[in-house]
Amino acid sequence: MTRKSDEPRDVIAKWEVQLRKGVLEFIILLSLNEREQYGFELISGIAERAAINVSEGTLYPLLLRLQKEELISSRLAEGDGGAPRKYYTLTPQGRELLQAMIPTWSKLTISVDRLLHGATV
Amino acid sequence: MTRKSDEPRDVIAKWEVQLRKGVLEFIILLSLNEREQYGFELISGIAERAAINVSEGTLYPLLLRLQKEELISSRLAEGDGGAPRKYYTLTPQGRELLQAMIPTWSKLTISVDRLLHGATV
DNA sequence: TTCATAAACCTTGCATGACAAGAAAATCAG
DNA sequence: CTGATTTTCTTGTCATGCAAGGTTTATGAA
Repeated sequence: MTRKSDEPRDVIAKWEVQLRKGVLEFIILLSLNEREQYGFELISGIAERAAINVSEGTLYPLLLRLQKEELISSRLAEGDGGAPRKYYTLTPQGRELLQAMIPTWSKLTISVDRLLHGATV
Repeated sequence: MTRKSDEPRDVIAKWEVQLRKGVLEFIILLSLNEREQYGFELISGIAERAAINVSEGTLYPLLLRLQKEELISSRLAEGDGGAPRKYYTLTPQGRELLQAMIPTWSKLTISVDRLLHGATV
């Protein structure tokens, strides 16, 4: 009853979820562009290098979708005392899409940063 | 039958729609932080200054939502030979949220740009 | 063998926001 | 009254992130 559902923390958290839409796909393609990687490796690598936490419930459906769209492909390999790993790489089409995404991303961030000037931190 | 639904243009366009989620809310708050504005004014201002096209079907539901969350408030004024205008301003809570959004946005773009280094254009 | 643990991957269902398409309200000119 | 212009609003569809829970494989202990 006295529960407020709109505390600032929640509002920002919800917004962050929305912000990540689309961005995560870009991040995965960028990561795979560097080298072949398997799921868990992607998660930990991105957490370390970009300080972005991607949950498994987000990553695996995303990887399946990208594979269905033939932007990435996979091969199986042994795991380290566990289930087998699925290594993913970019396909030529994936590489092509990534190259098209980069200017789109740049334009968007440049535009926002233009509006951002003047809004004091 | 011979129709390909996955031409690169469509793929990028779909991705762009996803990318805008959350970003548009940020952009609107940034714009209203500068000065009071009405809907059409926001659309044309953002198109001019940020080269981002916000459609009416996107803007008005967004404004209504922000008002319901008490992040912005509105007042009616006469239109220029047309329907009355609804001028929006940030509430104190809106200002507060915006200040919290700025570092979140910066961290995200910095992270992505870190991954972006090495991916040739 | 059975159990526990760890590594790795997958599935379901919900919440949410962007947007196309179209409608509606208000004003003015003819 | 009709049509044009300005401005706002509504409905329905689609795609994505993610919490929560489940499955598979291997290994080592009891």
